[in-house]
Amino acid sequence: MRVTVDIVIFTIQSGILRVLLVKRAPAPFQGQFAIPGGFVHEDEDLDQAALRELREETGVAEVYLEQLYSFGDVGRDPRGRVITVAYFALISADRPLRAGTDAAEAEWWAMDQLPTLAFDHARILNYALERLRNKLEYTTVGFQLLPEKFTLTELQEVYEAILGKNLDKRNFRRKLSLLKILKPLPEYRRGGQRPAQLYRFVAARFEKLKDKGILFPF
Amino acid sequence: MRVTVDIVIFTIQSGILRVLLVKRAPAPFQGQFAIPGGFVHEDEDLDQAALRELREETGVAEVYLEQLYSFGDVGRDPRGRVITVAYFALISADRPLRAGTDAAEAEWWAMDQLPTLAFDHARILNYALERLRNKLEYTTVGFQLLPEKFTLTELQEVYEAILGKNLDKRNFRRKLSLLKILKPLPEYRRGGQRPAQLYRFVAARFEKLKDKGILFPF
DNA sequence: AATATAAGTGTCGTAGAGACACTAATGGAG
DNA sequence: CTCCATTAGTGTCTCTACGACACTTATATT
Repeated sequence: MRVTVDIVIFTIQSGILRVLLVKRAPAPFQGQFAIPGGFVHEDEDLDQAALRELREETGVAEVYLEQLYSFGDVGRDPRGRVITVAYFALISADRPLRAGTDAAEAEWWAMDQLPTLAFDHARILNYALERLRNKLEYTTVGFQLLPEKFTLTELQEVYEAILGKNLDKRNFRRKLSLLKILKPLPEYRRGGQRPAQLYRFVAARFEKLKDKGILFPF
Repeated sequence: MRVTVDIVIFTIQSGILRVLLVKRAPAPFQGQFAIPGGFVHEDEDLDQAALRELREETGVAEVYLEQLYSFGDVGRDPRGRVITVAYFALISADRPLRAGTDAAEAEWWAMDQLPTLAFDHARILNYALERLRNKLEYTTVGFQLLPEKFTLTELQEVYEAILGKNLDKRNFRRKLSLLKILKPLPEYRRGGQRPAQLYRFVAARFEKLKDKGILFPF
């Protein structure tokens, strides 16, 4: 019985939620697109395997990575019995991918324009999106998709892209200011029209709120 | 690489949250207590394997069963590389266990008086409890721990046992009556002091609430 | 200088949540 | 039969959080 890790890697580019897919060279499902992944080695933990695959595919470490669910139906891999432990990862848009060994054919796909996927990967992807949407509402994973410094509008766009709906600007900002988890920086993003203040996420403040049972926005 | 399923089976007896543990006959961890589980067969899905183990240990089918998390650290089983897909199950107190093949040594343990556990099972159990507490707040899993007909006080005791804190009777009942997911029956539980009205959970009504984004209590 | 664009800000009405105390129905003891 | 102990059952007030909603401000462009 073999075990793989598959990783759903999300990012947001131009306000659109995207996922990294690789084109399969080997059979089965040759030429089709799949979530990046690979077999777990004998001498590595599951999380280590997921991190390794992530590095191999994107050249990026230090990203948000979380185990999603294990899929092990008998017929899910035509080569034989393969159980996969699925992970999902979030990468901020400012980190360019370094082309890795396997990454030659890796591409970002908009979540609403996906190709046909190999194996049961469509199911895994749906599950990952559902989880991401839920997590957005009671955790701060949203910040993982942004660079360290960001504007409030950029943050709102992240939420809108993932939840698939528009949010009210004033209500969004009120909630954030109530939570007091953002530190305003003495810097502004220029280049558009009116300059926008930059903020930084202060994780320590969020931990305190969690202990009190206070939930995150939206 | 071998794969097992381990199942954290919860129940509530006399207002106390309990978990089913088995005494290990074989090495390793001989004589210690463990969560029931076993190897996944080549020809069965993960969920099927969990159901089978559940039946073997308790003689009970048709219970709430949900995949929890996969644990696969390199050193977690001294016999070699074993990855386990953990599940958690909820059994209502009125279902007596049928002694199964492996169940000779199976016993219920109060969550706050656990013995030392084999493998990484303490970690799995902690994780299961955390999940159960969270699920209680936005789903109706609580009803899975009660017989079909129950009183409001019994329901409240389930919540209190799992959350580990007391709840206000009037607030508890107000919320339930607002949700309209309970059907009062023309029957009363006698034997204590004042007879208590019996209720039945109507799952169909809850589904409608979910679609509207209305969350469950407490 | 005029205009277009994105940033930034406050109020009101409503709904849900927590805190809180007494009455009602029964069983058991004397 | 009466009294008492025990558990079931019920309503109000206050406060906080949320959704709906429109105008002013700062800059870049022409």
